[in-house]
Amino acid sequence: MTTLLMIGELARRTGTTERLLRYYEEQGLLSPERTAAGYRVYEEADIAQVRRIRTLLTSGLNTATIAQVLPCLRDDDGRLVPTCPQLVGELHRERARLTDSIEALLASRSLLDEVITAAPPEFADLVGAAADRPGPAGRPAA
DNA sequence: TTTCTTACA
DNA sequence: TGTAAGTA
Repeated sequence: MTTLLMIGELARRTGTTERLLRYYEEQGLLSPERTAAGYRVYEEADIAQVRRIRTLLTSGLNTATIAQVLPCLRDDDGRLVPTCPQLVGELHRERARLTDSIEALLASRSLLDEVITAAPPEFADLVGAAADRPGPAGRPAA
């Protein structure tokens, strides 16, 4: 039996919001059927689909990329497995972009570290609320 | 009551 | 993203 669900229920079952689900549709990530009255009708499979979308978004992919990637993924009980040959190449490109971003952020942090380290000692108590301090590991605030 | 679209903060 | 309006 294929259970159908309205947007409100799908939102609850996926821990998202109705707003977000409509946005996913607008971005071509979901394509729910419609009732005569225009209500969106989702299938149970969309629950997993939404989880996949969220996983990919967390991985740093934008919605446009996800829209292309989604039809090429198989769900092996929670594990996403590529089913299209060209997908692996695209993912490598995406990974390279992430690497570039990470390196850019690290460089920015190093620059900030230099400036922070150059601050006079008497400025120390002015940054007591800082959650991170200059240094390789960083240190949580007490 | 729930959902829809559109639009503004 | 949240919210409000006016419906179906």
